[in-house]
Amino acid sequence: MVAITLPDGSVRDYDNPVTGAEIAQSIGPGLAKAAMVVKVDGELWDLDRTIESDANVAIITDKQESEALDVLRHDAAHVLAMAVQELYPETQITFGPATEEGFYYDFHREEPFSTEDFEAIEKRMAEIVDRDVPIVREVWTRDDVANFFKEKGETFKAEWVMELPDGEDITMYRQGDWIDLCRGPHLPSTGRLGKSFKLMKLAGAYWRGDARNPQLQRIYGTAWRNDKELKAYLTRIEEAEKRDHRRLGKEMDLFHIQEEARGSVFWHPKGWSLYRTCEQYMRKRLDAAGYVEVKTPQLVDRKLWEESGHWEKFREHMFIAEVDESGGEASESAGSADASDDAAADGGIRHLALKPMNCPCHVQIFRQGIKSYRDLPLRMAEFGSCHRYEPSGALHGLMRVRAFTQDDAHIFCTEDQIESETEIFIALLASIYRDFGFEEFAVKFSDRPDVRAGSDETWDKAETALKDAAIKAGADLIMNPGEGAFYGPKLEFVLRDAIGRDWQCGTLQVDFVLPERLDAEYVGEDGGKHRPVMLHRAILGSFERFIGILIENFAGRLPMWLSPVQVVVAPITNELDGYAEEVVATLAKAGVRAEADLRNEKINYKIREHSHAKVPAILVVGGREAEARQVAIRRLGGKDQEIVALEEAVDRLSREALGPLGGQRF
RNA sequence: GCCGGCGUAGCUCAACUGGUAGAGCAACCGCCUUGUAAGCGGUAGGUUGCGGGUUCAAGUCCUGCCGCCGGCACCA
Repeated sequence: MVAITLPDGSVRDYDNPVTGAEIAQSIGPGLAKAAMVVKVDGELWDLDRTIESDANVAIITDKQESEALDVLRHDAAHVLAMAVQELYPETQITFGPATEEGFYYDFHREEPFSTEDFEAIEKRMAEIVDRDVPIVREVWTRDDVANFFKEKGETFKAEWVMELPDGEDITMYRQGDWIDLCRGPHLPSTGRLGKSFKLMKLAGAYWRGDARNPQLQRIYGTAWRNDKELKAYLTRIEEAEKRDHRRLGKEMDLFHIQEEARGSVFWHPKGWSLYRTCEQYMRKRLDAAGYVEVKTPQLVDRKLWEESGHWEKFREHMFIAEVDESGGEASESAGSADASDDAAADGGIRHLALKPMNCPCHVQIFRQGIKSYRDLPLRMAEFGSCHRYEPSGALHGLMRVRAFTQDDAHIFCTEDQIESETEIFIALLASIYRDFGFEEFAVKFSDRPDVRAGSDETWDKAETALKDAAIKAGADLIMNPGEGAFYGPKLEFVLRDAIGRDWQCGTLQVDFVLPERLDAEYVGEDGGKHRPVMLHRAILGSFERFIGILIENFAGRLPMWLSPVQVVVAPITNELDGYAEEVVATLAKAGVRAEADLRNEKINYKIREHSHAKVPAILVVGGREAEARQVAIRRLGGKDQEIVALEEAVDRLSREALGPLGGQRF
């Protein structure tokens, strides 16, 4: 007797062990047909797998979107691999999972694939779907699997299976004469995959994610339950491309990057206006939150980086300038250059590094004069310009650059203050994110790695402090076990933009090591010397990345307080130029970034153009408005206009233009 | 850094298998004095990323480099 409990709580008894397919059949033929896999005590199983004992069972159909898509996409990966091996038999298979939006499969093959091969592969995949061959789960021993793949020349698979624990059952999935090592589960047959899939892109990927290993060829695809969903997905991708900050940055004339300064931003007047608004806002918030602002050098002698440990651990990411103090020429190179370790001793050559972070410099300020426990917590902020030699393939618009400015700060405090400082910090961060239009954010918590500095007791204390503070602040923590820095645990604050992409911006990292290395100390209540703890923290992360996210999140339609041009005044005929200029002057006096458009163009044309430029408000002035000293306010994206008296318009728009910069809330 | 793709006017793109590099928008100059998302006409704009090679002839084919795009690795 097997008792099967269904999701509605009803219990069905079966005389013998039973499969998911049989349960579905016993409930109804419609369900049996729709069934994809079955969930047994929370675990997804194949429909043909026998359930031996009592269990909670749910039949999964394509109504259960996330499970259905996972299984479907995993199947798509298998069908892809089968198609590729039928077409290109010299190809080795490796590994191919479902992803958030589709699937991929990594292949090994001497000859590179090309996107031109996609058509043929897709066609073959469709054929395999048409064949509708059963997908069968088989249990093998590890050695059998290894021998099987070895004989076939599938060296990657053979290697992989030997890493699985011995003695456990290993499952192979067979579809027709093609077979793959796989945990499953899968659909009952290839026909169930349907044809709502599409191969998307080709990429290199390292075997087992390690750059020292051979590189494989990864084929990415997407798969959905039906063509409508597939089409919706493709449309969504297109829409996302339209709000790419690199594209909008060009269209809106905000910034550019050129090859003479790879990874560094040329901010144009409008982009710089946005940047400055963010900076002014942050300065105001930090002032109000009890931070002191400092500014530290860009170029710092190698000696300090040796003391801080960066020279050893971070040098390949540092720009190093070499100056010949005997009177020669200066040169500059990336860290991997041949700067030999004893170069400091080399005649008049001195090595200076462009700072990749601000912390060592802040410790230098901390060390000036004697600090008392009464000075703690000391919150030292800097809009710190940093340079890092990022790998060329990592550069990405504003999101990943080589020269950037952090809204950085270091909080020097005692161990006992970590928790309260963390709480205060999270509250500040949440409030700032809200002002920028981000209501929700994720918090990741990374605890002790295997290799670390500091005692377990200290780690216990710091981890508990961070976690408790974050939970008190109402955050749902995503755990990243073992991912902390060697010098302390950390919190990462991740923003999700409107397209659903995640970006790490804020961070808070506890550091027990740097104060020690750079000999920071304070005099405690007991009159003795103590080490402070440092909290490295940033809210926006870098202005560059954050602005990139802002642009994408708002699709360029920035809220008025952030807009470079907040209001355009457009007269209908040149006769009204005088009044338009008066309106602009009045707005400017009230602190609004306003411009007049006095070109000899029709009002239609002007509205179209400034709407494309994403100006949040256009004030149309014609003879009627001028006479009554009014303006017609036309909002970006709106169809209607609102006619109001000039003073009222100025009052309302200036309030809006200041946004959170004008509030009394801090 | 690695794999693949791409590089034509300021922008978006065209130029069949090698045969004189073209359009729209933007810009500039005129005309039009305009009422809520493109008025009309004209002018100018290029060493086809850079360098080699094949050819009677190269944007197109081969090759080296640079950059960009996608992904991987990296993101202390």
